[in-house]
Amino acid sequence: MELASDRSGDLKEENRTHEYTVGDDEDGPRRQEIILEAPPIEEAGPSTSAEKKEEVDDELESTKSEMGVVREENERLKRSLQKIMNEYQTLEMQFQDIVKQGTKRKNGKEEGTVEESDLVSLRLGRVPSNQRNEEKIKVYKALKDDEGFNQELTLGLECKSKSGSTSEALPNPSPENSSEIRKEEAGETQKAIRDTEDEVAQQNPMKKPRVCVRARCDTPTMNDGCQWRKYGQKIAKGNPCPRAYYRCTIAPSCPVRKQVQRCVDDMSILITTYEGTHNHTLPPSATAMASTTSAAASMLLSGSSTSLSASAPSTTAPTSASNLHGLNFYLSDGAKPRQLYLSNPALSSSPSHPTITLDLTSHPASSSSSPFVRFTSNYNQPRYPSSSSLSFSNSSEINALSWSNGFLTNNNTIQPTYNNRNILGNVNFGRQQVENIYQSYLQKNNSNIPSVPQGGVPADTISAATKVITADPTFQSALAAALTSFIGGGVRGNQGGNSVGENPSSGQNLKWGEVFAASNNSASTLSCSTSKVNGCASSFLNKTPANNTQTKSLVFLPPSSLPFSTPKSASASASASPADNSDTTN
DNA sequence: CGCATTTGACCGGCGC
DNA sequence: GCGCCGGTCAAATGCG
Repeated sequence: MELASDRSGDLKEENRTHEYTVGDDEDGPRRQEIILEAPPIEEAGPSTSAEKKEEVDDELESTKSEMGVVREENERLKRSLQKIMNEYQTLEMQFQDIVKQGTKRKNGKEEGTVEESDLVSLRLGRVPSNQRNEEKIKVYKALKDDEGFNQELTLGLECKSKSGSTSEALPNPSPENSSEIRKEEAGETQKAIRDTEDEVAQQNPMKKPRVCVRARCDTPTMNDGCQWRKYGQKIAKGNPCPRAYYRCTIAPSCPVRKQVQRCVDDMSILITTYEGTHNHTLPPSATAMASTTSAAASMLLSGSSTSLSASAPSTTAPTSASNLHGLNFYLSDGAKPRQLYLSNPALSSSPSHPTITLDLTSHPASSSSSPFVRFTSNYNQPRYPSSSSLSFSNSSEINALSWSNGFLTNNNTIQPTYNNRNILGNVNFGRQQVENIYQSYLQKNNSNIPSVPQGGVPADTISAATKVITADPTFQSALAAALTSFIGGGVRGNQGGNSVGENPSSGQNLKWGEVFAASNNSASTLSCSTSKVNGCASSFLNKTPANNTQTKSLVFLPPSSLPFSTPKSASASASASPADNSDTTN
């Protein structure tokens, strides 16, 4: 571990953000950056060098003690993550079993039934299976009530229509699932899914939906955990920046493709558009992103115009840039929050390509409010007029959340219901709420956790938020996958191949992106690792003024076993050269 | 030498 | 039918 020790020269900065670069194990160039806020250093006026030295010493002492606490906390988090991983795998098995059983049942039944496959992206769920099945049944009934809804969703991005392909839909779930059988049938189930998707894709003239991810990134591509091979490049009309075409190379026959293009309005924004469904097992580091896009596509196919935004206040905003799988995730940005919306018609407005956009940039017009993670969809189905949003904003109250038909709604907003094809209701997460969830977890697990400033949201609010997050499969998939994509970890370079088979329980090898929520019911863990692998995070850091004040609340914890080092400044992490980009797509 | 990238050619969809 | 444009192919090129 290497602590910043060159602070004396900067003591006059009114406030200071301490940056620590977390080195990694020997087998990879993985680096994580931690931004730990230090207590604001008061402008003491003219002071002697001795006084300055004392201040430095005191600060170092406190920092060291903080690091010890951080290390302890990391141990706890690792245990939690391991637990979550186990639950995740169990749930995945359950889902596969459900698919399997439904497939068998479907073969003997007539066409025309609405399939349970509308409930997708269950991979990251941690709702007890019984509860989840009940919710599924609720939604299933709601779907049956809605005559117009014919689309089917899968874990992929395939756009499926009932007509002509009904028999290929994913199956109904069965509440009675045997975990023993699941393991045996898992492989067969996945194969069945793939076959189904292929057939549907051939039969359905509707083009595959796309998921567009906008993120601030200096590097040519985002590191999403997959392996990509570039097969073409074009200058698209209306954008001087060339558009690159990639296809997945993890499996030779994988149909998944992605387009990468710089935003014409802001060259620092990288627009990555995913299309297709992986027909192979994904590396752990890629599952988060795949789940994100799947969930987004699911929402898209559900017909909802969905907006997921994560915003935070600027007044006390710490700079919390997290880069996982190459994505920047700005939980907050105290200085110059920006949000850019769809600006590239070529990428987003193809009528035959329904596209949903995950906007991970911050909004320029949002004044002092904050950056966003935003879902927008151009796939407007008149039959499903709806506009739902999931925003992480500072001002909103999470305790206004309630459930309607098993889906999340917000009492403060127009109630979107599932009958309106809204999978996501309007949910507003204040950044402070998120912080407090984390704080709550810390306090429950360690009373000695250093004080993290918080807004004072009641614990039951946090609990309610947690329940909300964990209750809805689609929501939690979209949210959790997105968050894990950005918070967690495939921070190692060349993740696509190297990370396969790593032991997730291993502290240093743990992929932070694989697990998001804590396993302990209402006690949520929201730990964020401000990681940097390629230039994406650095781009954020570069763009973020160094004098973010009162950095607080969201403390990004790396695995405790990881050594800390102190980058000189953003320049240490601002290597935007392709050589520093560990993205396998390059 | 093998693999990935580059880049011009080609193809198909769409609008006029 | 023609041209435009997005997307893909494949030979050429570069790199380790």
